[in-house]
Amino acid sequence: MNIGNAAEGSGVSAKMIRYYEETGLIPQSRRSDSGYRKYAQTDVHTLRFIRRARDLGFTTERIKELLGLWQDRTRPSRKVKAIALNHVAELDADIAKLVSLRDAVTHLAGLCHGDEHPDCPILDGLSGDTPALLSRTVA
Amino acid sequence: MNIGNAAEGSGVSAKMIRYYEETGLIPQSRRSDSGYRKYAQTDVHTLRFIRRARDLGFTTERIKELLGLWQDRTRPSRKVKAIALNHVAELDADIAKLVSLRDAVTHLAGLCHGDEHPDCPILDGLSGDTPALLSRTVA
DNA sequence: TATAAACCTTCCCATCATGGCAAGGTCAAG
DNA sequence: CTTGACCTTGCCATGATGGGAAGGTTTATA
Repeated sequence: MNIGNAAEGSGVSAKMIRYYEETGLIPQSRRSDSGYRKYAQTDVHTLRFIRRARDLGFTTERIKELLGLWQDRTRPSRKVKAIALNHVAELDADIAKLVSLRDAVTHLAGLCHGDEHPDCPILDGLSGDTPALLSRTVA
Repeated sequence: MNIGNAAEGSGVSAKMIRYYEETGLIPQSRRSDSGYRKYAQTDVHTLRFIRRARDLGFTTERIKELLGLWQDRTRPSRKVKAIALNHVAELDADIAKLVSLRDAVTHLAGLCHGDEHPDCPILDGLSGDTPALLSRTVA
């Protein structure tokens, strides 16, 4: 099948399929006489795997590892689990950072009357006249 | 003062100061006879404001609004608070998405023995043989 | 004063994953 | 044989940031 069908069947755009090929995430595909990329059902399967992993927020680098492990039928599941747990740790770190930001902004917003008067602790906090406002809440 | 001192005093790199100028977040600075950008203390103040807002995760677009409100001494604090709360809502949405991803990956990892055997529900989940594994957990 | 160090300028490139567009070749159906 | 759908490569753009090069300026020092 051509790239369009592979894209449709996998949920990965044709553009991204070419990109994955270019960057080595997937091997170069066979070509027809006229130069069209040709895909088999297993390729679509692989692409779907990649898309799912991306949907779960795995980085390209990690997906490369996962693909290798997926295709190695003898690897210990321990290795796969390690990558997954590592990913969880990264997500947790990202979450913690966002939570800290949200709390800081929420804190500032809570100090602001939000009425018709111009006085605003939010802007004061940002402008640095009261630096403690931020340093306490944001790492 | 030159751009280097403004950078040091504000915590914004010289590179980014030029970028902010180029993209209109800050006005074009005055120049010395030889073409060097010249900054006053108020400019450093503004840059610090920008850096703090960025540290809190505000987008450039929002920072532009906040700067405008900061410089308008008569604006109602209501407007500033609205932007801040909007930002909080966006952060909450981002957090929710990451949490959902983390939970999905955690769920998959929990199904995997993580031992020396090759069987691995994580890879099975990604490969799509058991699509329900993901569709349930990830929006 | 001459020279070197430190600083400034603009411009280009790279990131990461993705989309868009354009010019041109190919294929299948009418 | 024409038309339309599809494919190819290649370039540009995103957003915020850093790196580096080539070349001009300022300052400090020998």
